[in-house]
Amino acid sequence: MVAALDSAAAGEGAAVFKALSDPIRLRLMSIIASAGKEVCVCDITGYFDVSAPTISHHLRVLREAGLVDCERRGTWVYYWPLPARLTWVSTLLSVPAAV
Amino acid sequence: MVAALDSAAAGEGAAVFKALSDPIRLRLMSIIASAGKEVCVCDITGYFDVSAPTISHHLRVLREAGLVDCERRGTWVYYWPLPARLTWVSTLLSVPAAV
DNA sequence: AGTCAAGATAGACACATGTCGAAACAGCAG
DNA sequence: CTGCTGTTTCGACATGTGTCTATCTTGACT
Repeated sequence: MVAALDSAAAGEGAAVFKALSDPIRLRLMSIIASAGKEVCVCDITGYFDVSAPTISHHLRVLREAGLVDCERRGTWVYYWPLPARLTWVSTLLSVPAAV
Repeated sequence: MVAALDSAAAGEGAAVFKALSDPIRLRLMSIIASAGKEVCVCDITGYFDVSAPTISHHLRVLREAGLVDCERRGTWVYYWPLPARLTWVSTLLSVPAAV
């Protein structure tokens, strides 16, 4: 946050923050990002008390925000993080040292 | 994002991200955080194409998220950032080096 | 082909959110 | 005290979001 954002950056940044603004999505993102490898949806579902379609919906939101990507291999679908997006949005939060 | 979040941290983090998930609020936060000093609401309003009550509403959301604080001095109200909250939420985004 | 399971999609519903205009409130100036 | 300006609060409205059930798609296995 070294300088005031222009509208375009604000819109894109807000979209990413919106993707992270739900507790379930934030936990999903945390699980996928901290795994250090791709994660199978079948291993994720058990952590949550919502239906499988709801998890699928949240994963889609994360994917459309550019935070994760996925691939189907056989019966299962695997998700992995896209760290560049995380680090980029993180720069929006950096506070100037003390100007 | 060094380890999977527990539900409580996810809820609190999601609340902060929700506060930042609107383009106007993200720009407001950027303006306040990058100013390096307190900012008068009267100087903010001109940057946006929405009504004053809407700006006031968004500032309230940022304040309730713990991202800014404010004080009235005479006629005008001044806002300043609370950087600790920003840095805390930023740690939720840190990706492990490559585990 | 037939069946089964994992996951995604579609449609529907209650609820939350962004926005506005109108009104209330707080200080300053006559 | 009366009015004027800056800011917040209040009600209302349209739109967006999270969740569900039901259905569809994809691939594996017999």
